[in-house]
Amino acid sequence: MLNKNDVVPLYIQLKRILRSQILNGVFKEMDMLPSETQLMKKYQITRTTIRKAIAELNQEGLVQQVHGKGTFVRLRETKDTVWNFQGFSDLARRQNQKPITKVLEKETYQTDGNHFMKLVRLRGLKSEETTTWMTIDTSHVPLKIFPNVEDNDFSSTSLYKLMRETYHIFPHYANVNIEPIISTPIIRERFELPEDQALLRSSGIVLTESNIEIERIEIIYSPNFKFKLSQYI
Amino acid sequence: MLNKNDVVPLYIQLKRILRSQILNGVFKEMDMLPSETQLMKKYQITRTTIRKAIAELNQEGLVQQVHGKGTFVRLRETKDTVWNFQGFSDLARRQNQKPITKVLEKETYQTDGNHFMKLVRLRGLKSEETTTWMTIDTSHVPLKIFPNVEDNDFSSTSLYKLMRETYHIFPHYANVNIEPIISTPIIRERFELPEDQALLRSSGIVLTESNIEIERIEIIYSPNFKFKLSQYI
DNA sequence: TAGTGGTCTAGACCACGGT
DNA sequence: CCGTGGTCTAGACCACTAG
Repeated sequence: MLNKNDVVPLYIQLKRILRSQILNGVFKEMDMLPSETQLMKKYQITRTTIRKAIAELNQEGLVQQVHGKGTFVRLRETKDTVWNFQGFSDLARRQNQKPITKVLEKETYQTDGNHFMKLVRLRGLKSEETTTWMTIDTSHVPLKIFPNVEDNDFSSTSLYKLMRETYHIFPHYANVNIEPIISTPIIRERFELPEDQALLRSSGIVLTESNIEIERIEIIYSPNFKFKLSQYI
Repeated sequence: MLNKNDVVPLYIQLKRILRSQILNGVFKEMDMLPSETQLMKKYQITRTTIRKAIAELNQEGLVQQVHGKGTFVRLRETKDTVWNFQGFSDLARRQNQKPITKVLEKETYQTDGNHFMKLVRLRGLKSEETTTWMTIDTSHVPLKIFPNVEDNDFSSTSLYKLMRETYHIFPHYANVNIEPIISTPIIRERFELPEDQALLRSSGIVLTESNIEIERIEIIYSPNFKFKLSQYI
């Protein structure tokens, strides 16, 4: 339910509720969300506020509004529109494939008096008998914000899930640079590439809703990753 | 002024007015737009409608709303956040550099009974004595929608400006795939690259606000291009 | 304190989709 | 026809910024 006295605006509270219901499967792919009228009654707020929440979910690509019909979950659309920092596990689940993670490095270090965990993971999708490697992720997370995070087994635990559920910190926004690179021997070996080829690398930071920096990240994408991008002109 | 009987919603009419005023320099970089209250009086519409227009300009990256201060033009921010289909000339102007275009190919052809113009351009920025090549653009535009477009001299005329001003058709949305490639001898020669290296290539379609396909495009980006991307998680 | 944008209410009328 | 989302009005109160 919503708290009208909370400092968090109602439409953001509602957005979080709906988003988590979608990600947790309360509403599934292609399901219709409750209509705006129904949500008005349920949460006792006006349609304007409802529509603001839904408009942002739409913008984030989680739902699709269709005039005259309703508002529908669309996990499908996002599945190949992936500069995905959505969390790899979420992504995999949407494709009905099992995420698989190999931890290549995990260590803590100190710089300028601040402690960090460095985590390098090889990530892929497993379906039946083939494993497709997709990315090599390198994360740096501040221990000040996530104390003892290094004690987790990241081959079975999602970093973003941990952030949300254990630390109640919500990754919200990513700001990254994109560049093409040519694979190195190490990358070739990890991705099992037959020959050197061009790949994409992104690097940047992940922020919370209040612009707190919670992660520095580098992702190298395998050629198995397909990128789609839509942009307003 | 706005036409309340037009089928085009008021907030879209207003958005177009403000956008063209920004692009045409009526409001310059860092200028403050008229406040929402002033716009209410000027256009005789309610603040909700104003805010919807401005919110979309914000989303498109053209303005920045600052609580307690005002709404400001921010051409600067977008200047390196470029998967820019914004039109190369617009982009160059924002960087206070001169766009320079070399037409490499221009021809019309027919396929499935439809006529198209194919246009290949090498594009760059000229500042003082150096020219920096940025992209190789290949465009396919339907002559059915843009009759006689092939008669233009594209070394001095912007394609998008032509679409807008001569044909009154507004590019609005781009849907593209991104992939890394390794340069070919032809590309190396055109970009004057000392050696083969990884580059980015995007290809896709450009649509109007009513989802009419007006262009198929391929862009190869030189290493001089820097990409920044922001995304909600 | 005055002016700005941010949130929210309580309505209204419309256009679209399916029955 | 009814239910859906799309647009718009006319207010209200709040939080932030700056003089």
